[in-house]
Amino acid sequence: MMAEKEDLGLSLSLSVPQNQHSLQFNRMPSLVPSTAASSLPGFNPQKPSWNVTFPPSDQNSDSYRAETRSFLRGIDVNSLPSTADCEEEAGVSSPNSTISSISGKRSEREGINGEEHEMERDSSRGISDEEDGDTSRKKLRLSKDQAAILEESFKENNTLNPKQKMALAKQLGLRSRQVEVWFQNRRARTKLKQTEVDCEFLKRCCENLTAENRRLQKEVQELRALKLSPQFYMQMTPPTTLTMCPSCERVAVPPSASSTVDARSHPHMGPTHHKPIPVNPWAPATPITRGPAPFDVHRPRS
DNA sequence: TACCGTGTTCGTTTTACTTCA
DNA sequence: AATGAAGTAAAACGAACACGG
Repeated sequence: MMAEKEDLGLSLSLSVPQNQHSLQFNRMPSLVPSTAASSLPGFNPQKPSWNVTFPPSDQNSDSYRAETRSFLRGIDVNSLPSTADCEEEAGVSSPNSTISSISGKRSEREGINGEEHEMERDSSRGISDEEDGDTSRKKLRLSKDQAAILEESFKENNTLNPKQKMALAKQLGLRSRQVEVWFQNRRARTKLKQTEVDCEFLKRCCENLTAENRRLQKEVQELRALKLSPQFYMQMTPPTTLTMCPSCERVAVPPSASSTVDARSHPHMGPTHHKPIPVNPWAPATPITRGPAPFDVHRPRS
């Protein structure tokens, strides 16, 4: 299964720094995928860790192969126009939209105002199916360079203000609407991937908790069995808060309990030593790693 | 009004499979 | 029987759109 996922180029490996493998599940109440992820070290919901990146120049990627194929055919439908052409063509017809999809329904809002919108409408309308006699609507595919630049831009900011949008559109020889749409789709893809990662993460948590639950139930059974022994019963101490030494990770209990570490005599738990931390029941039995999620979504096939 | 998130559409590309020489 | 080219259906991808908030 993981192998399959890795074939996607999407790494669902979940890694946290070694020293933080005890996850902060104290915050579990809001246990939804994105929240779970946001509770992880290094996860910032405001500036999300979009280290999920589409490797634009991945030579194994579909787009690369497509490009190569296209190039070999001698037809690069997405080739950038010369800079001189750019400005004109961006209005009348972007280099891509010369063969671009012409949806008759294209947004009214583009036709509402402004020169740019007017030009966009023209370019959008382009050559209608009736006009060019070509019944198949062509769709553009951004060139590798265009995608790379957009990716770079997305890494810096996953949203664009109008100025940035216009500048980027000009730079790429695209319509600003195209840039806008690309960013929208890119955000959606990122979110989708993040959700998948979160799901995988929670799935592992669930597995760990199930295992832990089984282990504890078994322990309870064993303790119940021991309870039958009067000797054990006499030595029993009332339940108390367990603490764990962060250094040696041993459980320390009050002095009356003999079978574990005495908190007072424990070398790490003296007054000069750091405070013990409570045992975290949510911590997985095995460390959960949550690594960067390389964001090549492609090829869910093995 | 502009923008964004989300769901959807649909053209293009890739992949797996079959057929045939 | 093995091999490679050609054809094809299905899946996947991604640009673009619609719509509600």
